[in-house]
Amino acid sequence: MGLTVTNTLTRTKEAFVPRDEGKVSMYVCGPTVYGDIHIGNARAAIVFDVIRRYLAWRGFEVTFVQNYTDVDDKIINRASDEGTDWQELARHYSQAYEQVASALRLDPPDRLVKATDHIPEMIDMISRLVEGGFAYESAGSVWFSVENFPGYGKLSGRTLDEVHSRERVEPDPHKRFALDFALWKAAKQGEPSWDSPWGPGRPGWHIECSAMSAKYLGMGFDIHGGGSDLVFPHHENEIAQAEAALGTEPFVRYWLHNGMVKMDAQKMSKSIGNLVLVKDLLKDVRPEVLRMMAISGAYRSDVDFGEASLEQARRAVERFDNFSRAAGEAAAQVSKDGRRYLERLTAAMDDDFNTPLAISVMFDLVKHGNTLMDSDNDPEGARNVAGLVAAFNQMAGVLGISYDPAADEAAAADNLSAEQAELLERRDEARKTKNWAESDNLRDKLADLGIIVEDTPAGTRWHRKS
RNA sequence: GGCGGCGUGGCCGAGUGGCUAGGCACCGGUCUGCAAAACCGUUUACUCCAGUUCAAUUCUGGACGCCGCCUCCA
Repeated sequence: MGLTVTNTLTRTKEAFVPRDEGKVSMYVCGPTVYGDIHIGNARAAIVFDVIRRYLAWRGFEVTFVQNYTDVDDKIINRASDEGTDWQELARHYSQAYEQVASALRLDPPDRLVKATDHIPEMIDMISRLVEGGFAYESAGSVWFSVENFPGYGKLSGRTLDEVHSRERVEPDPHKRFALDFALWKAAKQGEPSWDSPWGPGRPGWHIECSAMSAKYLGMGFDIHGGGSDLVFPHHENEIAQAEAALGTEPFVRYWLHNGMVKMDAQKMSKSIGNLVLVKDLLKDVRPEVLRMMAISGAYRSDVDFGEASLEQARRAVERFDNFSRAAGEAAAQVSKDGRRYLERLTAAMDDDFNTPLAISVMFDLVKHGNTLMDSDNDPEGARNVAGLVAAFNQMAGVLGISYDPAADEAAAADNLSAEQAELLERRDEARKTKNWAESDNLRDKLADLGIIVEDTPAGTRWHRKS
């Protein structure tokens, strides 16, 4: 047994053997900070957050690096359109991203690196490429020559001939070959630029990931993640740059790619105009629900995002919440039964991070725990449940879909309005005097205000609607 | 045109050459003042056509359909 992962490079599921025993180095392409992130971006971030958490939980020492692309055509164009400073714009959306990341409970990367802080490293890598005959200068720009790198196409399964048939872009006159891509772009009037051996300019998009990941993780690091839409050309180009510049391979041991988020069976993308921004969605959807949606299918599959799937994720999270609420405190130690569920979760996640199966294990645990709680004539019951809760909390922590009682209470203290509190009190009164009509009426009113009340033998409880 | 992925019960979604996925919804029951939550029970499957096999949803070939990449994109 052991961990297996689907490697895009080989298109097969392989045994995962890290470069350094017991350690995992991973790099995930972060956002270009020119706008608010949408739930497609969020899904990728969540998927790799879960993978990283699982690896750490499983005992690996994980080093996780993520980048910001903070200089880029899109940033410059947008800043120019809005008449703002491009650095100001990048800073603004970097902060916006961090807020969303925190709201989504993404564990912060060990290193969050910015392209603009690594211009010298990029220039160095480009120089090596020029010296090695893998790149050429033309009118102040530098291009990577894909024909001179024999391994080009190994990730995406393309060959150089294929491209000739179907050009979709006007070829740049400075390029020698259609697939050649920019490593360094000559400065244009009014645009940001840095000095270089080829004159003032700025780096191309692909070079930053090669330069920064190689710097912080070294060649042959373990996992490079990103969306499936980055396989070509971005990741293909990263491989070409790094392996050509440093003369060794592999650049990356395992390439992992997540599936797309779709809206009405179409990819969510800016051009189609069907974007849902995370910051908007979080106004009325809890972060756990979004995380649940992101991992309720296998990470490599596309997920369709819509009202129906949102509702299902909401219900699933509620079921976990209900269990957590009812089961109470975890035992200090995972019980024997609890360990069985942890083993099943491990087996599921070891199989290429099979999160849907892992979630089903959690549901099985919940059913088990609920059954124990229902059969209250069992004196061992409470202790057994606590031992299960200990296991449940670990699983929920790995997937990041845990119910957080502290957050719930904090929300309660902060947000329970005077009106809501009063209604709750009046309902208690009504129930004491068996005034059921009044009590039910108040329950409806509270529900309208987002407060769900439940009457239990131990008294009335309430919680917020998810 | 090239490369890649997918088609599972009302919906979402795992998985396997023969042995219950799981969730949501529905129905019946227990509990409850009524609900809610919870528990028990129950129904509905593997796009189509060939082939391999004692046995295929699972392997092979084909058909049809859907999706992604080939331009910035998670």
